[in-house]
Amino acid sequence: MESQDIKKVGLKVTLPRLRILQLLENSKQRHMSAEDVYKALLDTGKDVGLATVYRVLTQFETAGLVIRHRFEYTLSVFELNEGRHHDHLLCVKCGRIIEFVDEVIEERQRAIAQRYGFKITEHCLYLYGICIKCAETDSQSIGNGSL
Amino acid sequence: MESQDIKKVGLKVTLPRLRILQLLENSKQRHMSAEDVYKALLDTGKDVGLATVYRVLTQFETAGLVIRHRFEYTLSVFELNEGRHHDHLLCVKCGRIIEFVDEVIEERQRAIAQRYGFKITEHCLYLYGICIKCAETDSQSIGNGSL
DNA sequence: ATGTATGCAAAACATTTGCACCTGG
DNA sequence: CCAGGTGCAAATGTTTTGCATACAT
Repeated sequence: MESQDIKKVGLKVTLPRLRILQLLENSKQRHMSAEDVYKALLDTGKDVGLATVYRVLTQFETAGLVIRHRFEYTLSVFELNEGRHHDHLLCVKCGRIIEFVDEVIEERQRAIAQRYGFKITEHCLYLYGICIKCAETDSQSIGNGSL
Repeated sequence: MESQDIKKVGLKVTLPRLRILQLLENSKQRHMSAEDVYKALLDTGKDVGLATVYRVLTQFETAGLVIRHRFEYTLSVFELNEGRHHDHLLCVKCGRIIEFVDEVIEERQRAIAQRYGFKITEHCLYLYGICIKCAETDSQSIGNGSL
């Protein structure tokens, strides 16, 4: 019962929340954008506001009920192309960016693509986390939060 | 000489292009957003339009002079959280999404994070490419597009 | 009842585009 | 000179926010 899931995470059981969760559970489409959800609800005669869809999905994400993927983007950053591919580690606190290359990962990616018959055109691997510097600074103020 | 690079890729050597390329080469900041570039130029008294910065950076990207990274995003898609982490293969032609998990990659990510002293909070690995179906369809010409 | 949620319209943002003017070769 | 490039302002597309109204507990 979906209403239990909603209650469990501390949210009021409202019609929009119930409908959105049910839709996600019953849709054959596993990945839906906010717009997809919005249209699907309207199509079934369930009136809802797009802003509500965004709010509810974000709350569900915070609550761990859904996962948000970001397959398309806006803010881009540019760097000079110096001819060597690399991936990135990004500090979510201070914005520090570290570049790395790992041949094992590159190799596995090729293997996975082959297994599924994909011809890779590009890939992106971003590891988000907290860098040493920020971890140090953090621990002296906010208690400790090791992990 | 930057003007040579610009000429080499078939673009006219104009003031904005020259300045943007020089900035990217001389900036201590390796990764800059379009806004960063725009502001940096204005700060040094070089007038330029933001639209031009976008156009030039996109041209440079097409020409292979710069690499564009997309660390932040807009269009999000949501899926139910069923508790098991996975990464994604995405077909850029038909939008097909395949989920996969590779323990070797997961392990390497942990190793890399540790090497740099990062505490990973999340990561995203998206492999973009062309799936078998689209590859087949493609090779027999341009006009038929099943699916 | 009352604190939350909702819906709408408007704002926010990064980015793109239309168009008249300017400029490099 | 003239195709191509630029700057501005307006448009775009996604997401967020302010606010008055409606609803769950």
